[in-house]
Amino acid sequence: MLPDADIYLSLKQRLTSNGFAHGSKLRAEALRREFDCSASTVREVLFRLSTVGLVDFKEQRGFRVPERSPEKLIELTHMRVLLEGEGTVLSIRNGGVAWEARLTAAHHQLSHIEKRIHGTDDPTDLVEIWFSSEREFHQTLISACGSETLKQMHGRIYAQFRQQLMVSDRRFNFISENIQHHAEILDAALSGDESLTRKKIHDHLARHLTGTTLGE
Amino acid sequence: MLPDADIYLSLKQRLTSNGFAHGSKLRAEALRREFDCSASTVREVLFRLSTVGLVDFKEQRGFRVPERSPEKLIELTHMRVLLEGEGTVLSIRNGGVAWEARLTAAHHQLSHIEKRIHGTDDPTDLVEIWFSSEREFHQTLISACGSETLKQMHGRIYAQFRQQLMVSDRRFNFISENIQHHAEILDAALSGDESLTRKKIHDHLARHLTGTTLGE
DNA sequence: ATTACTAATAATTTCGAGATTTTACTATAT
DNA sequence: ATATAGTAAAATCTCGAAATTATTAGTAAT
Repeated sequence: MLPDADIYLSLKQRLTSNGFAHGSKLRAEALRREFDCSASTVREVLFRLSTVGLVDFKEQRGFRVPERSPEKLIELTHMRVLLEGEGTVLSIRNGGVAWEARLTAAHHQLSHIEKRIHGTDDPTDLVEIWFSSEREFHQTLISACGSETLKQMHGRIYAQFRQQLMVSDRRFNFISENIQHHAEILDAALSGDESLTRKKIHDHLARHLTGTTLGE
Repeated sequence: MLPDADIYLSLKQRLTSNGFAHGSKLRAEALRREFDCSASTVREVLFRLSTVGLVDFKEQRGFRVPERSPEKLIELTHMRVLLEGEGTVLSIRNGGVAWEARLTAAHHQLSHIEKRIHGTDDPTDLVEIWFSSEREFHQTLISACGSETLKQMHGRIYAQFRQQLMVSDRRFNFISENIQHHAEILDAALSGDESLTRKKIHDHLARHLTGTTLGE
């Protein structure tokens, strides 16, 4: 039988990267079998995931994967702009050279993946590694902000944001813009220009603020 | 036996208004007796409270009330300034007259309580009603922001903020300033001046950004 | 007196079954 | 054909006990 924490992480992973269909039911019995544990353990984990917004819970009606919703994506994007903007500005002030080095490294990694994706017809195999590189870059942006609270909140918003986009954009038509965006964010952050950095982060996410990225 | 939701709300209430000492252990057996339910039910509720930050959980070590920490209070205050500022500005733009009316009403109520506290020697009996009036006012500020996500995040931050201050400031030495602050926030919001409103919200909370309100 | 080890105690975590509620299905009536 | 009511199936929720793990108390050795 798997430890509690592993079940949590395993489910979180699937909930944020195409492991379940939006709106699908999470039957405790099926998961119990899969993880070889009791129903209560599964229930406990699902409860925890519901509190971070990755699972919907309704009394007496069980657990479901949240539906896709343009409004929800807009709200989450708005929060990302706010939290990443603030966190990055604080990192600029407090991070020092060590942070700049980490950010440069994270961007180098991400940039490498994105160029490979840009040059291929079938990026399927690169999806997972792109997910983790992109997350790493954005987490590094705020990593020196000095506030565990801010980082934790951002982590939850980011996970829900990814969940909304699980089945969209798998063809990476946006990748060319993205390469440019990430480079501009890096440059702005290294230059120390706080309002420019905020603007570049906003512009990078702006396409999700129109309500069209999920198709309407 | 009590419904799940009632146990949750009852515990949340106590965790944010002096019902438990900071750092004290939350023994499942004792709570099970008090609420007349099973250990699993208590455990479930405590897990949920831990995900919103009102309870600390350590594997194999159970649940505890978070300790007081000047750093944590500063982080929470910073988040309040950010979220309430943003939410209030959005409410100014989207709320219309209905929101202005609700905000005026909430302020009237709060102002009434604060003046009573200002005029008494022993405000003990007014503490609880002040808590709820103050919460109502600050929630109303952001109530027309249009983002359920923002309101939910703010609700969690606010609860943790209150938990940090549970046993501080019971003599309300700050109440005179507070009356002024709340009036200035109301005026700024009704005037539609966004940056002034942000500033007034910041100034109102500024005394918690110094690391001294918990005593150092 | 301090440390290390062991035994006893207490707390946490997991489990599977029973009770309750929802959902799915069928039959009947309009 | 649609709607309603009743029944069967499946799922959720609660429970108390068993299994695991931590904590405390006690004992012996340095």
